[in-house]
Amino acid sequence: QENLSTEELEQFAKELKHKRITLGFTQADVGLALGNLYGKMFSQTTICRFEALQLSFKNMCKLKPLLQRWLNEAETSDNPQDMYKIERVFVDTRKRKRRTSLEGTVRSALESYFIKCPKPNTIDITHISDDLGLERDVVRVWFCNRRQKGKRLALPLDEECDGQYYEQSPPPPHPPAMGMMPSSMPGQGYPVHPYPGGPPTLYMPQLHRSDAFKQGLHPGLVGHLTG
Amino acid sequence: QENLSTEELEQFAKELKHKRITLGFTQADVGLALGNLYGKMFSQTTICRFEALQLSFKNMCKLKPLLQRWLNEAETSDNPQDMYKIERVFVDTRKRKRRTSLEGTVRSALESYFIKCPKPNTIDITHISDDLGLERDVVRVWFCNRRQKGKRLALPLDEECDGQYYEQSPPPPHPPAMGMMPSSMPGQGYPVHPYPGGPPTLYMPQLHRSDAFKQGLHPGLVGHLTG
DNA sequence: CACATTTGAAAGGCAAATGGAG
DNA sequence: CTCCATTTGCCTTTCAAATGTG
Repeated sequence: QENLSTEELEQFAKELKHKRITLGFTQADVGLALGNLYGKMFSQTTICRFEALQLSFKNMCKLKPLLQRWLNEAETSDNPQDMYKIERVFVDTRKRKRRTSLEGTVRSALESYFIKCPKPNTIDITHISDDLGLERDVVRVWFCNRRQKGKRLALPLDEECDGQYYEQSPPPPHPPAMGMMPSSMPGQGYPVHPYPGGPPTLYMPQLHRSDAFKQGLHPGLVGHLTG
Repeated sequence: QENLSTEELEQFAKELKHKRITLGFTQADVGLALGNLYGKMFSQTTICRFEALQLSFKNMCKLKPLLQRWLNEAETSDNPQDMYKIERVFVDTRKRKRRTSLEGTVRSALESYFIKCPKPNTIDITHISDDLGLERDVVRVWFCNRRQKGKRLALPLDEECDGQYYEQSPPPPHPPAMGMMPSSMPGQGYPVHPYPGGPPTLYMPQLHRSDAFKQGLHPGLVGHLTG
């Protein structure tokens, strides 16, 4: 959306967290408020990630303006309590479908269908969804995701180097598969400016290095700030 | 509150989870609904624990009636969506104080005060709370909890046997310090009826045995059902 | 559809709040 | 108020559901 630097993001994330806490809001409150105010709701998880710089750079940039707006509003409001009693507007401001949670039993059922046929056609899917009492689309997507997962599990055939060999240096093996940096950077995935003064004191969670790409995915912003 | 058996609780927890999911509610929804309907709100976490039988027996019994009521209501409601748009009634139905979250900086400040004086008197507390911009009571309670924590850490002076020695059998050392069973039971903390038919199939999360009492506390219901 | 990415429900860690006894 | 046991929730993390792109 905008053109932000890593520092700006860090800075803002910190500010957001500080003011949020000072004003007495929880991450969940904020996520909800975004929905009530601007029609795009977020879960507490997402707010948490934003504050911890665990989103992709692009994603961070996208969310910042919204949060900025909320922050302004919250700060200037005479009576911050106002923002509490906002009601949940599920009506139609909800854009994203609510994440459906599948029960264990249903999940196993799907799994066994998958074993028999990992790539069911339209008819099959209809059949399955009827059988399990799920929406057709949920089933379709489940199979897509399931196949994706299958691939992910297929690759890591080398399960040895567990904190023994190399700790940090990301060597060529396993091209980290991240392609999200706005400007093309060689080693890392962010517009990394050389830090103008030692490692930023940025509070960083216990980040378990050495198992960087669990799912072969985004390590988030912090991962790149270890120096 | 009532007189329930472990089986009944297991049974109900399972039913609750199943129906909740079928009706399309999240744990958070339920917790919120309890607040809206009966004035006592709960967090997603608590509902989660209930479903997973991770609360103390007494606690489970206390919550069951409420959840039962919610379930009935939710089931019979023609349009379950109704329960979505319930607004957050923070007004005054809120009984429990919102948990305040302390920032890292504030936390360290408190910590250093604690080192200097673990047991500040009324005056001291007022002073500290003014200094940090916190409610007096928050500070008071913090010190109470901090002292409690100190004690907990003081005892475990034997930090060796880590999955090497004995795995299961809870031997006399470290009397588990749980005193919450309604009827006095010898070894365990629940009204354990001999199971009328093999180990109950009860789905159980990956329960990391062998580190039973992290904080020296309630292992929850499931812990007692391993046979 | 495949593949990359965003996003959230549920579960886990730690500790804030509460309640009873002294 | 304190101590201590207990209840309960904020924040975090995991796994995967949903979305976006080609």
